[in-house]
Amino acid sequence: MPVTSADVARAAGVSRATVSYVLNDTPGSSISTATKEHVRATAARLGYAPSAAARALRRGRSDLVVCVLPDWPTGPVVDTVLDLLSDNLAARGLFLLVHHHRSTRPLRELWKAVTPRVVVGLTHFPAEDLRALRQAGIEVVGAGDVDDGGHPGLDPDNQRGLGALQVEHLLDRGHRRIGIATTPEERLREFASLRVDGIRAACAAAGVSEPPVAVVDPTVPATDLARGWGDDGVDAVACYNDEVALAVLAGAREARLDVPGDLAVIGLDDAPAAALADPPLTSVAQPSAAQAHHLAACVEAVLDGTPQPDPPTEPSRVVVRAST
Amino acid sequence: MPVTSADVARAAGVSRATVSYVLNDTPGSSISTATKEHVRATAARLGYAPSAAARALRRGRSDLVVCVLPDWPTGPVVDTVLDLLSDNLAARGLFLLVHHHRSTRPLRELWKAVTPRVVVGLTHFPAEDLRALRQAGIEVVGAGDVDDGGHPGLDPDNQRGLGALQVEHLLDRGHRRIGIATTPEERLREFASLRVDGIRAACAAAGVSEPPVAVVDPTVPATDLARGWGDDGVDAVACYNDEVALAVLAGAREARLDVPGDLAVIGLDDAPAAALADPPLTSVAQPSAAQAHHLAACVEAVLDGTPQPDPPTEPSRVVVRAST
DNA sequence: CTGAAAGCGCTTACAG
DNA sequence: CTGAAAGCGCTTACAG
Repeated sequence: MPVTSADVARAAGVSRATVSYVLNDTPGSSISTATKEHVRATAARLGYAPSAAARALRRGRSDLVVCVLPDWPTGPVVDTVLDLLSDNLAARGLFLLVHHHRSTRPLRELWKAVTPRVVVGLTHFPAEDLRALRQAGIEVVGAGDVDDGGHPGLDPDNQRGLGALQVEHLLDRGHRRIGIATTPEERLREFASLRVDGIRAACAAAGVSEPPVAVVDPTVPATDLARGWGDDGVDAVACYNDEVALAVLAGAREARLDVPGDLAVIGLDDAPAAALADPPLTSVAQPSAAQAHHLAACVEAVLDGTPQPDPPTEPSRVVVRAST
Repeated sequence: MPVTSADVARAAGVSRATVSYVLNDTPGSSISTATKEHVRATAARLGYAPSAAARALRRGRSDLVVCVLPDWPTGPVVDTVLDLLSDNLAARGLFLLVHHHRSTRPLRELWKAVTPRVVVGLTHFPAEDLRALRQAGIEVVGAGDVDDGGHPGLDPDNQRGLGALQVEHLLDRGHRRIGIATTPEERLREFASLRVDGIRAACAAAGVSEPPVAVVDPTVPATDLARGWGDDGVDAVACYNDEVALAVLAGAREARLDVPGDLAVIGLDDAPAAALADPPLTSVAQPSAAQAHHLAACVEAVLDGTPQPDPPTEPSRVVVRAST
């Protein structure tokens, strides 16, 4: 049976109010040091832990911020965001809890189990859920469309732009026959198809031939594929991300293709492994630090009731290395 | 002002009890379909969201499981564990929330903000905290010493064994002058020093010379270091993890050292990138799937009140590739 | 089939 | 300086 504050009060021979005052260090209440000591000692002896539910109910708000992440595997960018956010919130006495949302269960169920002060969404919420949350007094940050303060990482235009950036660089380098290496990861399909769209559109705009799309397993060298590209005259590959690019690089190596001579390769994410690849991998870097700061600033603004800050304008950029 | 169930009841012209029965689909209560419809519609119209705090307080338990992760960067192993756990819990109507714990704030504060049904710890908790949690009726899994159901990943002997495994393989390959490449990451210091200990002990036991320790920044090629090892006659390097090993590999490449001819390199984690490296990286794989299943089973056992299952016996093993 | 009432554990004005 | 009391929003036995 859990110990309640009433148990502590009884054991210490004081009232529940006193227990509450002491344990919360309520300012303004002048309770003798001896009593404070005694109450604290009693609480510790009984192993008293306050009921978070009762606290939250009584105070009308919780000290929790829940961040909802999508089902798909997240990388270093998201980690950066969470770290920063967590530190910011800690300074205000709030705790960050992360939920990896699987779409099999409606998010609505989650709010029956926890009522956070703010919800940070790194995934789209159904409009109905958004409305219900805000109705319930829970602030939502980053989960809507971009024009509703949504996270730029979710913006379709932004995703397409990433692919376009890859093509732009390859065209600069003189390549005219571009291939696409996408991910087999089902959960990334939406992103993947947006990026592919961006690549195709950029190719069409430049008047180069429609790029063939290949699915690359990022755990094994894409040797056959690399050979195939060589045979088809494809001399440059735009990859969904750096993991896929690494597999293409390994495949080219096994197929004895020269990179970038026979096949240029460009990744996306600028992961640490990109700089260490053989040859070092050209990649597209997103302004993740700026995005992290912006999200943290959005949460701060919501907590303070001040207007939402403008999104960062820093663009994504190509980090040129030896693979192109 | 948040909408309460009383508001819904008033608007729908029924009692709060009826609202509760309808919205929770309480079995056994036979309420007319028309009434049900009406209540649901009213709740939706008002944007009603139940108070998680009140629910939890009244029912005496929450539907939350909190997993506390350490401050240090976690890799694919932990991701696997969380995915599996999340699915298991969802099947029981529970939600998994993850907290990346920064040691700057005592964990005790967290339990004031949320009272989960079970706490899963992937980091050590102070004994006092453990006691308080259990006292408060919160089950704790995996956060204690190994003999108290702690996670094997935290076991010092296990960590030392990982280093020993690396040495064993390098000795097998005929190397007698072994170097150590460790991580600069401050938060991994505890693990790093355990693994270094394991490597040293194994070298001493085999009668080979004490291995020199170098700190390797995993974001840039460790070129100078690779040259230095060559000069010192070190012909094999045991690395803290695959990230570090990739930097060593890149350094050897820049220094024009042949791997494994001039320098053999062994990593740890068997990350996807290991198989794609040039040359493919020999690494140590931990039985992460087995560990994930075990942790999930421990949580299940706690929820069911059945005895804790035996830990998996599957050992870590060396995955041999071309770098050694 | 529906309503009035108790009570979960806490905090906090208020009276002493 | 301390205690009695109200009330946060919900669920659930119980009476009608």
